[in-house]
Amino acid sequence: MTFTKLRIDSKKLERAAYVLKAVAHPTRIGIIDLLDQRTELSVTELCDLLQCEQSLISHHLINMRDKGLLGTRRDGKNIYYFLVDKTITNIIECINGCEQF
Amino acid sequence: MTFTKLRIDSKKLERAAYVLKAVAHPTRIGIIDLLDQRTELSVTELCDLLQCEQSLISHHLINMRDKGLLGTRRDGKNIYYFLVDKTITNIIECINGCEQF
DNA sequence: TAGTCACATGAACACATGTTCATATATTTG
DNA sequence: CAAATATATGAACATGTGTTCATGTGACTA
Repeated sequence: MTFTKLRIDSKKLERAAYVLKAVAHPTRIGIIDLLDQRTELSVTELCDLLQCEQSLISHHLINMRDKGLLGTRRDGKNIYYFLVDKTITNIIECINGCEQF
Repeated sequence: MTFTKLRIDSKKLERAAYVLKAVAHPTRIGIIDLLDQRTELSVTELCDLLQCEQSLISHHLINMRDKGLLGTRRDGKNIYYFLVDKTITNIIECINGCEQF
């Protein structure tokens, strides 16, 4: 008989769920997909590309930044957002890779 | 100059977010981790392993089943849950793989 | 058939989340 | 300095989510 036990401690469970929640939204996945292609993009660029209101995008961006997914850089009037860790993109590839979805 | 465009259509964005939401919870990640080790487990076994109330686990399981992540099989009084697509586990590995988290 | 075990269900609640709108702040430009 | 541009903020609201509790249902057992 084989023993089965949770291999992930509760801290890691919480953390993983926290990160996944930050990703689990159509607009936010779109942001990640775009930032995966272009190292950095301004808020206006993201608004245009995603056809989305400035305020809404801003809320999403700040949300992702606060959770450690995105970083920012100011250049004049613009603020450029970028992926802190590009490997986050793998998550999206994983899902698109699952045949059933 | 390079063109940047959303590479994922909105249907896929919605779908990806939908699946990620189904995973993005500590208890549900725990369920996936356990089912990755043991092809199938009953509700009671999951309750014991996760130290969680039966009703709560049941809600989570049905939620994941309804979203296509889990399948069920009845054997006498027990109902056994299993992962429909084991590759979903990669998502969790992805996160634990990201250095920053 | 009555009792027990295993699981599902549904109401109710607190709490989190997504969105919109109006407005504030920072930076550049004229 | 005034106006314009780019972005952030915060209130308000609707909606979604996680949890608990009480109870229902199906299957085995004595």
